[in-house]
Amino acid sequence: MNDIDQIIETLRGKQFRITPQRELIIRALADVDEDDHLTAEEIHKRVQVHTSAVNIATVYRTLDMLVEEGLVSRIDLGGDKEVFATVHHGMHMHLVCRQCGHVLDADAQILRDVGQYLFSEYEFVADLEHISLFGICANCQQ
Amino acid sequence: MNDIDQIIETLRGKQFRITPQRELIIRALADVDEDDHLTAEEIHKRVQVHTSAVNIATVYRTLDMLVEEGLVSRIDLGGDKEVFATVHHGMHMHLVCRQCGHVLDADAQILRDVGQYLFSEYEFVADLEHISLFGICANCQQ
DNA sequence: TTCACTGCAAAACGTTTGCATGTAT
DNA sequence: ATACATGCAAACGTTTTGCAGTGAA
Repeated sequence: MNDIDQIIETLRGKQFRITPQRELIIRALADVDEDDHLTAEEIHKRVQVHTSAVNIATVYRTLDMLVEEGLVSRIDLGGDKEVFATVHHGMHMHLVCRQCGHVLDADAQILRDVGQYLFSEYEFVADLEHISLFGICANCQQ
Repeated sequence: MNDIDQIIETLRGKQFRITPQRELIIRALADVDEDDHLTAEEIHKRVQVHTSAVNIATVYRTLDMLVEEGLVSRIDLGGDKEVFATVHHGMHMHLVCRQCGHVLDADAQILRDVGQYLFSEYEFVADLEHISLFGICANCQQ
């Protein structure tokens, strides 16, 4: 069973209705390349390719629902850039370039220690699945 | 020479005009307690205490200018919360609680290793002066 | 005197909402 | 048949912009 069917199955189990719109939105989210993430606007565009009309409000409402149900992560890339991805995306960091805006995905294993430190020192349970760090990428250093 | 005068001096050197509005905005930013950060709206309110009228547009324009000139940091607290602080604020982490929204400041020394790792592995120069991590604070864990 | 800076009001932006209609169950 | 979900348009809050007027240099 793939990502898409798995999400739909879970939703059915929770008595959510599977509308064509919801299916398209879920498909758009799951059908991206390995470490790609989409904004609400991008999801809207991708869905529009298939049927001419899925309202942007529906995209927002569906995304909110999927996040609420724990099936999709809302990932903050700083400023007002907010992207979405299915939860199957493993733990990783987003290295966001302040200059060119490019987002590079990085291994986040080194953050294990940080997570433990924050818990022992501050009793803070950090969500390290999708963290974003800002800086300057290789290309933009002259 | 204090923080405020230092910033004003730098601006003068770069031929920026020092208006009463700009001085008040800089003062509001520099006059906060050790690890406090202000939103544009908060800065606007603080400035209004002194003179009844500094336009919010001026606050935004001045903040953009100060950030551009490297005198103030624009710090992202996730979602649409964006705060500002003079660059003299030392390196630290913001632990943002997803539940109650409370922001706890934490020592960021452990991130040194992370910074070096990101550079050696990805040639990415991470800005670790003000990073934000999301999670659940001690109070909100039942 | 000059032109960078400000205030104002309007516009833009992404997101959310109320309500009537449509449709998955 | 029954709500749940959708589309539409209007409302929303924050940030940006155009433009005429002001004031720091």
